[in-house]
Amino acid sequence: MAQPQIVNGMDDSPRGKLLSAAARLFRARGFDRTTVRDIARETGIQSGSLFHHFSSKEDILFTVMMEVIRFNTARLQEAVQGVADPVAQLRGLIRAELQSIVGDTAEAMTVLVYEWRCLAAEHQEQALAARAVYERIWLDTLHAVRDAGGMRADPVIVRRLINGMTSWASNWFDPAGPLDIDGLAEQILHRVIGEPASP
Amino acid sequence: MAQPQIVNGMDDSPRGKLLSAAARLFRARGFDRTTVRDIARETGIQSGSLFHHFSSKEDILFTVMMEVIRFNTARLQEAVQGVADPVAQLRGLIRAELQSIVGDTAEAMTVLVYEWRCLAAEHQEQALAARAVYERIWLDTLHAVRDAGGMRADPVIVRRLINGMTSWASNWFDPAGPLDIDGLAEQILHRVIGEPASP
DNA sequence: TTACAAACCAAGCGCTTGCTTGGTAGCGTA
DNA sequence: TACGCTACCAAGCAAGCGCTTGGTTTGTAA
Repeated sequence: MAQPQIVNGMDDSPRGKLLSAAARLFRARGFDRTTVRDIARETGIQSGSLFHHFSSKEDILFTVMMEVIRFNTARLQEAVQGVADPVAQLRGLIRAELQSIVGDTAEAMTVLVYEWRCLAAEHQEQALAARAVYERIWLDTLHAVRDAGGMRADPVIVRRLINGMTSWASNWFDPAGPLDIDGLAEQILHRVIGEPASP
Repeated sequence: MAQPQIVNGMDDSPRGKLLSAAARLFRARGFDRTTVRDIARETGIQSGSLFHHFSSKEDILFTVMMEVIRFNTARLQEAVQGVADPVAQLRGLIRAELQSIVGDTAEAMTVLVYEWRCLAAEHQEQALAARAVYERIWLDTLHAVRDAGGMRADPVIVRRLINGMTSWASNWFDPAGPLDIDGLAEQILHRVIGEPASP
């Protein structure tokens, strides 16, 4: 009954399958409503065997979050590398973040956003530090866009507004719908640099 | 130890105090991590006494959510009533929604956004129906803005993007910071109708 | 003063939870 | 063959959970 698809940037080791199943369940039911017995059943092992791989249920959550942060930070970096035009950089960042949130790492990313407070305090600190690297990339590009005259608003505020638009997409965006990820990215880009002149 | 401030549009009856305390706890710890004993302690009663007022813990959550939806739908309606200019209407809506999310009903609104899946299926339906009335107001105004030439994008998409920007504000906006609610509202408005010409 | 309902208390039941424990199967190496 | 390591199972414990129960206090009105 359990056919654990491997996604979210995890490998196909027992540990990786376990993380992938956990991410899916955490997203669908939430961390607290997912039991270790659920995760075990989905992975095809006994619940006690989980603790051979992880020290606690919370440790599983923490690992899922750290993996997805690192994976998507790398993706963000790739999106700006070698791109000179600030606006093109920004378009790349928006696409990359949307890909994270509604694309291939959707499960783990949603967990990252919604189950934050289920992390132990010390783990929150570690995740926050990893998150800071991610945000640095965004702010550098947004400053470049403003310096080039592409927008006039405060980059910090704009980043927060973009973050809201992309995160919220997990609640409504349908990849099978009429609007694809690039189309949505363009819509969000227009909220930042304005709409192009009429056709 | 327990001094239950009354907020979120609840009255000061035992029932209202209970709802207000529950909203605060649900926001701070999440629904699943809040025990009926926590709510009882905060309200100043025994945990069993909760069930004199509500049939279940989930019933408390549902009541909190329905109250805040109705309260803020009324606020939204007031914001557009008697206002002719579509852009002025839109500004009023953005301000009203921000007031809901980071202002006086912040606790209950955050719960509405983040604890949705903790509702029983039948209660989700009811809340969804109430939510539809709320969204109707937004879409009417956004269509008016577009018809008046204030923007060119699809009102449905724009509403979703605005919803993301306002909801996400609960994660970072500080009322004591340099930016006040009206200032943030103006920033969001500019994401929709563009920035005004340079000074 | 009596009557009655709403509001509450004290105790605890039954169940689920995360996690532990002691033991075993399979496999590569010497 | 013997060793040792990783991965796993079967069973169950202690704690915490939502909720129930039977009885008591409190406020209000005739």
